Amino acid sequence: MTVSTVDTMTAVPTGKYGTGEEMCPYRLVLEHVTSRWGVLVLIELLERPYRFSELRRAISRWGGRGVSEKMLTQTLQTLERDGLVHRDAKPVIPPRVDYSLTDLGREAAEQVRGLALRTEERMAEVQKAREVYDARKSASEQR
Amino acid sequence: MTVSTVDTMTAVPTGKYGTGEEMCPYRLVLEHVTSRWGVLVLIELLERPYRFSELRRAISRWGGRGVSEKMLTQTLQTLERDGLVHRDAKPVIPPRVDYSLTDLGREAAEQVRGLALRTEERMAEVQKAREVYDARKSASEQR
DNA sequence: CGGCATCCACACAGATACTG
DNA sequence: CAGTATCTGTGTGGATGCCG
Repeated sequence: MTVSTVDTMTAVPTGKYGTGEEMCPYRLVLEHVTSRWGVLVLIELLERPYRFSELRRAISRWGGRGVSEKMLTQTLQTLERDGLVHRDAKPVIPPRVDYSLTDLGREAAEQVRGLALRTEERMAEVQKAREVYDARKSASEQR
Repeated sequence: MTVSTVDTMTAVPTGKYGTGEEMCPYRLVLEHVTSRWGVLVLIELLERPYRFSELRRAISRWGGRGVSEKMLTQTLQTLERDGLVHRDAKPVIPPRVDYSLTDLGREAAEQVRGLALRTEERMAEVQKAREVYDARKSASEQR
């Protein structure tokens, strides 16, 4: 297994880019938690443990195109490495793998869910703000 | 202004990709807030209002390569449109633009900061978990 | 100074095909 | 089922030039 071609699947992503600089370690964790799929994974797992495909379906219910298999794998591996998610692989055929939150993960997930709930509560205000913004903008385009 | 060539700068990004599907609107806002630069912008603005370049420098102190001018512009526009950030452009030469949080933005920012603080507190545990994970992984690679 | 616009490079997300 | 390997779009961001 050569690591020459670093196609995302190969190595668990660090969250920094390219030939990039150093970055304080906790910002990395923050980025894992707040990543597009990390947020949804944490919120779903707060409800109950999930199997891989089950989790994938649950996330697809949030709308949009849902997670690709690859990104879910990657997200779970990253969160597992950070000690937020517990992976329980049962050695049976067909394979069965259950994902759940660790205590650490539960703490993070609760914060994230709080953010999500607050956001949902305030959606009306956001919509209103957008209308104002868009109206103002298209008005200033009349030139 | 033709909208044919949609180079990211042109139109304020919606948060959905490509030819993508519909997505529940509040998930979009959540993605704006939890976006790589959105998180840092909100946290910094919680401290005090900032001017554009000032904010850019403040964010660069988090390590890594910092925000590009383009991404900061884009992030601020998105957050402004969502009604989280207030933009105060003074019509002077040279231009002076101050960014601050709205009440709505402050609420979101406090949640985000909470998440960041918790994460920072738990870093030791995360580091520990990573060591275990990496050790286990390199052990299983001995084949 | 605080943007906007365009070109370019490349890392990353996603689709697809394959394996235990 | 739960991944792994790989290829291809596309978003991200740097560099550059222009404007109010």
